[in-house]
Amino acid sequence: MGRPPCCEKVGIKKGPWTPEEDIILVSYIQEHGPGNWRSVPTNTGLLRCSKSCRLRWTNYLRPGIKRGNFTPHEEGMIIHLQALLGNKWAAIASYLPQRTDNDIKNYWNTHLKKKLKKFQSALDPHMASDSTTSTSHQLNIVSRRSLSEGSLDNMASHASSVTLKNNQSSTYASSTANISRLLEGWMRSSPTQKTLSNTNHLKLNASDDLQDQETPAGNLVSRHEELESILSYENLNNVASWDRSTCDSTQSDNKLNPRCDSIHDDDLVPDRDQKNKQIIRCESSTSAPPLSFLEKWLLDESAGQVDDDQMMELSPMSSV
DNA sequence: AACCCGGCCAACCGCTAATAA
DNA sequence: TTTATTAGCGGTTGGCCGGGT
Repeated sequence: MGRPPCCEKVGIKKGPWTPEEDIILVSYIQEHGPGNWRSVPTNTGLLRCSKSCRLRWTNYLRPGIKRGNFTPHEEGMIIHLQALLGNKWAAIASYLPQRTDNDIKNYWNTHLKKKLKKFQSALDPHMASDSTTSTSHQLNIVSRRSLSEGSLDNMASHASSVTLKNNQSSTYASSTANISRLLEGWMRSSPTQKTLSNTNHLKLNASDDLQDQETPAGNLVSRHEELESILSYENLNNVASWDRSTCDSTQSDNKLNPRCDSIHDDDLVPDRDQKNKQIIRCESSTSAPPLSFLEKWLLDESAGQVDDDQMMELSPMSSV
């Protein structure tokens, strides 16, 4: 027999979370740490299933999550990575640690797809309709330009009539941001975080960046630091372990596995603290593929292109 | 003022792989 | 080894909100 069910199916509340529920959840996690979601509804009295609790935490309450408008650079990163990886939102999100995969997915579906379409038709109607030019190739061209020139809006100037709305859920979003701030002290001092830090694991909960977000300048600095941390993480964890053969055979398809199975838990922590191990496993599932691979792919791709020279000035890796 | 419509996004759904009993 | 459950992921949906008429 397997394990007992995580929660009773009857009496489960659905729909938007209330601030009160958030506080209960955050308080519980503050005390016990994330993980063991099965016990959360029981121990907190929340009428939510464990899955809902986990999603609420990972997508909304987790410290370090940045909400609101995407910067032009983030926009470029998303376009670029989407062209590269496809709809692998978790993989894409691993390059933007402050954004959740859900956030990126929503932003892509609601903003970027339209912008790209508009841009493509403005840039070159022939290219847009040319069936011999793959969509991913087109998007690569577009995304590289976006990265090097700042944003799609700057390029297709007319598309810039599309102004990004302010965060519509700002009232409650700001309150959850405050909840997240409550956790900062804990995140800095918790044993779990120390374990992650000691094992050089990619730290997705960049709680310090909360302060960085206060100013645009701080934003740039935090972007820079995020990517540097990713690079250092990859270096520390032996980039060579990435399965290049898999990657090379599937440049733009869906075999890019963000889970980095080659990094074994046992290499990271002694096999005695099951809780920490579980968290490590959870975090490693969103670790990014080596950037050097992405760079290589981009360089290879550019070899056969006509007017990509100026686009190669900046890439997600070299632009920082 | 009332209604309609479309955009946005948080949350849910359903699937797969991993894991625990 | 088998089976039930969890965790993670991508796709989809439903409700809220703002703008237009």
